Amino acid sequence: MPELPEVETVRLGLAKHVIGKKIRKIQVHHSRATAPKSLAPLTSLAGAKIKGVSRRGKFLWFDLDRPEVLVAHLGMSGQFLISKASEMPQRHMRVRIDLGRMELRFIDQRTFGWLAVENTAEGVPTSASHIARDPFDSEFDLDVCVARFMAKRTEIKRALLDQEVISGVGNIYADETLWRSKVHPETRCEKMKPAKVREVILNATKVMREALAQGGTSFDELYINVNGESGYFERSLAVYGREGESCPKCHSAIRRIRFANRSSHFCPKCQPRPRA
DNA sequence: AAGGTCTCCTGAGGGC
DNA sequence: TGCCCTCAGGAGACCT
Repeated sequence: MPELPEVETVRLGLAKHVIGKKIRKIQVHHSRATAPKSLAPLTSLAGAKIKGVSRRGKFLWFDLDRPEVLVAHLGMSGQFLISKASEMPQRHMRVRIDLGRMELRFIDQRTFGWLAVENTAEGVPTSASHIARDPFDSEFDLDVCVARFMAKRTEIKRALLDQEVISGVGNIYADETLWRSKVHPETRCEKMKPAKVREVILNATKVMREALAQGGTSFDELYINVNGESGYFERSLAVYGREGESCPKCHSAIRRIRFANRSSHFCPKCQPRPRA
């Protein structure tokens, strides 16, 4: 499940391979691979030169030698692979972008990912313009972010996943962040102290930085194992996906609850439920 | 208006 | 073995 560290790992890998390359041709193999909001068919980008690869939160985009950008969101299972043109098409290959000596392929099993041609405003594509800056952004403002959390009339876990409050955090890092912060996922934002909210944001930043550092080392030909089978990253998780296993801090059994239409993993002792 | 829920999708895994 | 059910979740549409 690509969250900020995984998307940043992909961005770094893409930047290494595709900057300066000219898009010769684009083939689209699945209708859902092009977002409905795309201004034009992806094939219209033939002839464009890739000038850079940018990111905000989980949104990724290719800057081109024209005003439009090619935006990508990996969704649940999207991957970019650098392949030789002669290489057999991968299962679930949705788009192939001919870059001359190499090919950039978009592979996506669950088809929640998409590509789109979009305009930008202040350098940010339309689809990402409403989301908050992520904590890796040089202009990320911690105080502003704390204020956005405090203004939310909802639980901290929901706010962490709200890309308009803080971007880049997904279910895995949200759970890890709350465990590190010793905060129960259902704690109401408005009942938290600003200093605690600040701590949560800093822990989110920290856990994602640590994951990025590990993601960088396991990066192999732009391949990110979305099923977590490579293990390097999974090993450092304290609570996510560890229901029934012991908390690394206190050895209590990790619990899982259904919440906000997804799973939340937490330690019942380190992260006690707040009083009603 | 803002918060909460539903929906899109595929494959894995469990139960019987 | 095969069939049906549940689960995984990012983000936007939709409802209240």
